[in-house]
Amino acid sequence: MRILILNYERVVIEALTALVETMGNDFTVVGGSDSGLEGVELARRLTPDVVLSGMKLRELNGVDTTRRIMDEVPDTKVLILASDPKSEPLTEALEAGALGYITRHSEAAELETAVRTVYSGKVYLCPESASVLVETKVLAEDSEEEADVVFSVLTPREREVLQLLAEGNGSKEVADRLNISPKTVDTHRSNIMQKLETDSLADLVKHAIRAGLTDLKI
Amino acid sequence: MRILILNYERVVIEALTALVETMGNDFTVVGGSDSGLEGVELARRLTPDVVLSGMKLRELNGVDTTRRIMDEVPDTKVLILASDPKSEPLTEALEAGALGYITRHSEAAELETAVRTVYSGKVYLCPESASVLVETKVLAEDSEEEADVVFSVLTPREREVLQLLAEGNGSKEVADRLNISPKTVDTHRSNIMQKLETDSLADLVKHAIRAGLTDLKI
DNA sequence: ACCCCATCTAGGGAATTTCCCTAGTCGGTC
DNA sequence: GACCGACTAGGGAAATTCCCTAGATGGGGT
Repeated sequence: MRILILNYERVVIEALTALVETMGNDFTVVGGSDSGLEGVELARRLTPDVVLSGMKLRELNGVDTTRRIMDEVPDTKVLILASDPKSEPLTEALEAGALGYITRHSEAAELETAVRTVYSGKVYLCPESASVLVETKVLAEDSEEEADVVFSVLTPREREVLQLLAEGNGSKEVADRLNISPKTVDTHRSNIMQKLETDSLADLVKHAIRAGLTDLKI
Repeated sequence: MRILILNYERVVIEALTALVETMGNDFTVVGGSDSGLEGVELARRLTPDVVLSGMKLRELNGVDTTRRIMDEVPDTKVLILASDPKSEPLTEALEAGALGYITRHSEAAELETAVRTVYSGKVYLCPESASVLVETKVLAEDSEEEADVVFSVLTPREREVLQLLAEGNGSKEVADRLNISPKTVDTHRSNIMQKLETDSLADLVKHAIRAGLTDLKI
């Protein structure tokens, strides 16, 4: 079973690699990255069986990375390793095509179970996230959840642009990274600002942080 | 005893006003604001006996607001009402001239004690912040605390500019607010970026948030 | 007293970015 | 086929940022 590991923190990538490889010799880690964009690229090149991905990644968040991977390498199974199922967009991850969702607080044994489960094409949710799902979806037909406008009103592409801007890139750099024209990035920025009802980059950064697209590390 | 209340949240201002006025009829709340800059102005105009201020305020943080007030109306006693003494710059507040420091979790009785103590010109620290002070200053001659570069390498003026920028203002708006030229704001921005070793507004916003100059509300 | 240096101030002018408007292409959907 | 949302991008004006220079002020050290 060939595994690709995506995580915001490089140390965690190494830790998970070590952990996965102690789980048995039918497990091989074929690669790792802290960038979502690079993750998509690696998934395409390496065609891993399972992608073990965090929700927060550089350049492209976990949800949209999942969406992209499912788009380009549909046979891949994505298992999300989130830090906090309550605050992070569980539903969006599942809609994007993730098969499993566990939290960082799970034990190694549970990780192995989860990986094997999604490898066989079945859904795996840790107890914690399962109950969150029940609460938000089954029980809450009224409270209507806004789940952060970033994931409801912005398009995937707009989120990519927002994240790259919030990571400190200018229009030109974002354009280079996404292989589009700087003018297009401008248009996206305008549209994002309009949708989020703001007119300052500072507020965009705040939105991005709240949505988990980036964090306070610099 | 005439009291001025400064707090980021308007509701809290009202709550504190009500609370203070139940403490006895020798207490009068003479004003309130959620802005540090306005707070300084009010302190000058109203010359309150005690300023009860939060650490996080709009436009100018609690530490620098205290510094300004001590500068312009030295007889005023400033009592800081912080939310978390561990993460917030207690030492800086005391250096800036605050006489007291208590946390939001204190009881009404303690607030009254604190206000009366600082009114008489004596220092009041709640038990919690006192122990933080001991730990960081008395016991920690080695660990040297970095207390966020924002408070160690930036000048007060630079922090003002940083905060206003992080609140979504452009150079012109910052300049208007501070009554200086937009060009001066530019210079400050450059200097701040150099000191914080960054070249993007996004990173400035993150620094500002970490230092508690602004938060994720928009 | 005197000098030094940090701080705050600000302009000129080039370079870059943002803003506003328009518009083509594509892939679904009704 | 018509329509719409998403993504793309250009032109051109407006605004902002960047780099460099520089004066005023005031505290601190010798």
